[in-house]
Order: sequence, then structure tokens, then C-alpha cells
Amino acid sequence: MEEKNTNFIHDIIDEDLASGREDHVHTRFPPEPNGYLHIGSAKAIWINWNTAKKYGGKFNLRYDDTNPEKESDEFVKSIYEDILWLGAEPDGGVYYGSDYFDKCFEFAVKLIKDGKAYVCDLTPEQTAQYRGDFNTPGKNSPYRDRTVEENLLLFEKMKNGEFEDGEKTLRAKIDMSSPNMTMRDPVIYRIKKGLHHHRQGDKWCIYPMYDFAHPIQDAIEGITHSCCSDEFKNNRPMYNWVVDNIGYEHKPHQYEFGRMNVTYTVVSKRYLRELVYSGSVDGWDDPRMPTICALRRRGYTPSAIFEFIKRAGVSPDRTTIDVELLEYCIRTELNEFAPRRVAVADPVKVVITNYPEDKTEYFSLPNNPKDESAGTRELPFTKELYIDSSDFAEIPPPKFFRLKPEGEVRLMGSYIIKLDDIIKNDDGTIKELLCTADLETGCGVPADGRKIKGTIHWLSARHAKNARLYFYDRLFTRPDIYALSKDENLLDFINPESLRICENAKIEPDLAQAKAGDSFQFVRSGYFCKDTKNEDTFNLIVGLKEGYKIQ
RNA sequence: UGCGGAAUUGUGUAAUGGUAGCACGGCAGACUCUGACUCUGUUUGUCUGGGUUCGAAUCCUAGUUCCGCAGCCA
Repeated sequence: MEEKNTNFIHDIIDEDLASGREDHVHTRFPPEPNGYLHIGSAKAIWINWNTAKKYGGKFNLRYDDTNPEKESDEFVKSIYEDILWLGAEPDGGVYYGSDYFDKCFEFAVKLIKDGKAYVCDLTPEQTAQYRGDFNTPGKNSPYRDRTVEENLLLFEKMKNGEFEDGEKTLRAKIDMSSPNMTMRDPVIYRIKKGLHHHRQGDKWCIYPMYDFAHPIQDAIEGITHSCCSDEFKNNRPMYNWVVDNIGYEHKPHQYEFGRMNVTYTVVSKRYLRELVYSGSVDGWDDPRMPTICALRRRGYTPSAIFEFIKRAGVSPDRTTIDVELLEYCIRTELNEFAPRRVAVADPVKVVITNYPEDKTEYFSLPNNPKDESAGTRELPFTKELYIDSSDFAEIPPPKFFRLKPEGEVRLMGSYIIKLDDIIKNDDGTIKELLCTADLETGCGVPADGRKIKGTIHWLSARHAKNARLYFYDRLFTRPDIYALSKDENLLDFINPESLRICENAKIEPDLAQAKAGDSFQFVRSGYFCKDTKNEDTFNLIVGLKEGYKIQ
């Protein structure tokens, strides 16, 4: 059965194909290498890549590197890594917008010859003034009617570095009174001297603007459907103007989808940059960041990320997606595949008083109770154990089913124990909990068939390994942080509890050998991933839902 | 304020003149050797006012609100 389009752009493509306007589909993802890819970029990647895949077309990666000011190889490299990791293979090729600078120049010359572009001497301030505003039509530049010969000569001189930054621009001759501001004789070339382009070096001192370069790049690469986010809506007429006037045989078309925000985080390079450079986070790949590399380090999988994008949907509207949907996606996937392991975040010692001092026995625990093929592992049991402090309450709140005075609880996969006594240190903190085990209850039910409500996890004190556990929470205290008003400061809303470190955590012995990037379900805590940067450290991917809640 | 987009439940997304459905979240319950998972039930919605029609989220009309655009950024 044919699947219905949930992406309005696909409706358009279906029409294009049906009407014969296009006979194939070719898309692209055109990031500017001035920052790291983030969850918002993943939407643009997914839309373009998935669209190509759906229609059996090609998908290009193209670095939109027309402005050397903020661009660098570091970002080029990270973007490539991230996109490959996501699995959005650019089977149409990897390109650089700057590789088309010669072509752009040629097209600019053609526009001049056709009387459709002119060299303008207005300063940046004057240009803004002449442009007018929403209510005032612009005025024509006094340089608008230069002869073709003069424009050609001047543009050549611009190229040869005979003018300084800001002294001259090349402008498209369109309509200074257009209600669409981007059509008021947009600048298509500006002078930027003394900058080193990460790819072109010092070859150029003039650089084409986005509005001019982008449609040319799309045309040259044979892009049919150029999907970008909605802030470019007003640029579409300019995109078409360029496509129509450069006289190139292939004519691409632009479509816009709504940008996506996610609650409790920000998805704009400007803000992300601010977080990194202010030292509020540990870098672009701090696991609290919404960047792709941070999500990867945290243990998110490409499939969960794309599933999230898919579920969030594609429409012309701007959206704010609940971060819980992202968490749902990774939780669901990990629940199916992640091996179960025990970790005790905040250990409390338990002594089984009726258990022999030097005995060790092994209990077999399933790696995944829902999937027998995942096998089992042996967990050592001894007289001294660790349990998690959250699994014990001296004064239990109502409906507390874990360890409490006089209470019985099941140690997962092994005995039922009963708390007899609480031994405290001088300062009142708990030293150890003395318990007796019902040694008859090994792997079965109690002899008398009594029901035990609570099951807690445990580790043999002698066998457990030490580890650091990093718990990550929401980066911001406000769900709508992306909609900050002008007088508010982003950094004021960082959640001080977004990072909690458990230095003394205990883990199952075999976890010490886990590979960086491996993910596990840490019983009752959530899903953790072994950090790719710090040995002995596990990052929380996402917590389990709810658990026991104290009212 | 001019132009362009968009308004369906807390958040998203379907329904293109014919029962407002689905997902996430929330709440309640069942199950459970993970208070997870799973399962069941459940709450809340068509921006507003008019009009056309047997019938309107959908068509017409007048308003309202939100977003984008006044870089030699992308």
C-alpha cells in the first residue's frame, strides 16, 4: 500500500513528477562551515536526504563557504563526520560553494553585460539609507545607470583588489520600490580583503553573497528541489530571479519548511556559540548540548534522532517540539537492544549477617529479560553488598516498596532479604545495613509463596568496580528558552543541576571492559553510554520514566 | 507600520464539504524478580465574529494573534 505523504514538500514533488516538470529528484544539504551541526540541522539533513531516497534520487553535501570570516576547516571536518555518522550518505557527492567562484564571477559579468547588475559606490550606511524601510520605498542608487563598459571595468578592478572593503559592491538591478526588501537591488558581490579562505586561500578578495551564490550552486549541481528553512521564504523571488537571469540550462526550485525548536534547549548557532565561548558548557560536544556530536557522545543513535525528526513532522509552520519526544525515541530503541547492567550511583553497604564470610556464589541474570537470545551473565554474590541509597529509606514514605526497617525486599535475581539493623557513623550517616537473607529463595519463589513487592539491584562489594556516572538533565530551566526577549540573557537560564556527577559509583565488573560508545540500561537509573573521551565515565543518555516518586 | 508565511487539545500532526483521528506528555488502573517495559482506560482542541450549506476545521467575508524580512550574514 502506498504511504501517504506526511511532508508537504513531497506533495509538490509528486505534482512535479506527474506534470513532467521534473523527471527525477536531486537534493542537497548546504551548511555553512561556521559551527557544528545540531538537532535543527538534522531536520534539514533528514528532509533533503530522505526526499532524495524516497524518490530514488541523489543527495549532495555542499559546504556553503562564501564568507571566509567565520568559516574554518574544523567545522568542515566536524560536519562531514556528523553527517556520515547520521548515515545520510551524500551519494551525489561532496562539494564546496567556493569551488564555483569562477562560475559566479562569469555569471556576474553576464548580468552586467545584460544591464542587470551594476557597481555601486554607496557606503554600507548609505546603502541602508537608500534601501528605505517597510513603509518607505527605496531610492535608486546614483550609480545605478552606469554604462555596461564602466561596470565591467569597475567589477574587474574590484576583483583585482583595487578597492578597499566597503568601497564598492556589485548589485543586482531589480526594483528599489519592491515591497519585498530582498528585491531592492540586493548586493551580490562584496569586497573582503586580507582574509584567508579555508579553501580558496588568497585567490579572491571579492565574495558572492548567499542570494547570488546559492541558486548558482544549486543550478550547477543539477539540484531539482532545494529545501531550506522558512527564514529564506522572502529570498525565494531573488532565488528565482538569479535562476532566470544567469541563463543556465538547469533551473532548480526552492521550497521552505518551518524551523524546529526543541524545549529546554536552543537550536541556533549564535546561541550555541555563546554557550561554548562563555564556558557555560564543556565545548561543542558537551553532552548537554543539542549538537549532533554531543548527542552521539551522550549515546543517542542516528536512528533515534531521525525517528524524532520524522515524528516531529514537516510542515510550513515553525514548531516547538517537546524534548520528551526525543527522549521517548531513544528510550524505546534502547529498551529493545541495550544490555541490562547494574550500576549503583550512590552506594550504601549492606551486610548479609547469615551469609558465610568468604563464600562467593554466582547468580545468572538475563541481559535482556524481554529477549532470551541476548543471553545471561553471572553476577557474583557475597556477604557484603552495595545497594543504591535511593533504594533504602529509614523513614519510608507511603507505598515505598524498597528496603526499609523490618521490611523485606528482593535482591534482583537472588535472595530475599530483611533489614534488621541500621549501623550509623558518629556523624549520623549510615555505615551499613544489617540484613538477613532467606537463603531458600535463590532463584525461585519463597517456600511459603509470600509476595514480595519490591526488587532492588545490588553489587558484591568485593567485585564491584568504581566508575563515574554523569547525570545530564535539561540544559535550561525554561522550556521556551529559544524565544528569549531582548532584555533577557541566555546564560541566566542555565539549569544549575543540568550536570550531576556521582564519583563513587559502583558498576558490574565486566563494564570496565566496555568499549567507548557502548550503551547499557542501568537498572532503574536509565540508559548510559560509556564516554568516548573519559575512561571510567558513563554518560546518562536518558533516565527511565518516573520510577518511585516521593509525593 | 509594507510584504510574505502560519493558526486544529500542553506539544506536534491527520482529516480537502460528511463520526475531529494519531503520537508524545498528563492522569487513572492492570501486569511485573527493573515502581522500567507492556497493556487498558481517560482528560483537554478546530483563533474570533458573520455568511453559504441539510451539513464547515475545510468554502466566502471581516477581524485577531504569532513568525520572517529593513547585513556588504547565511
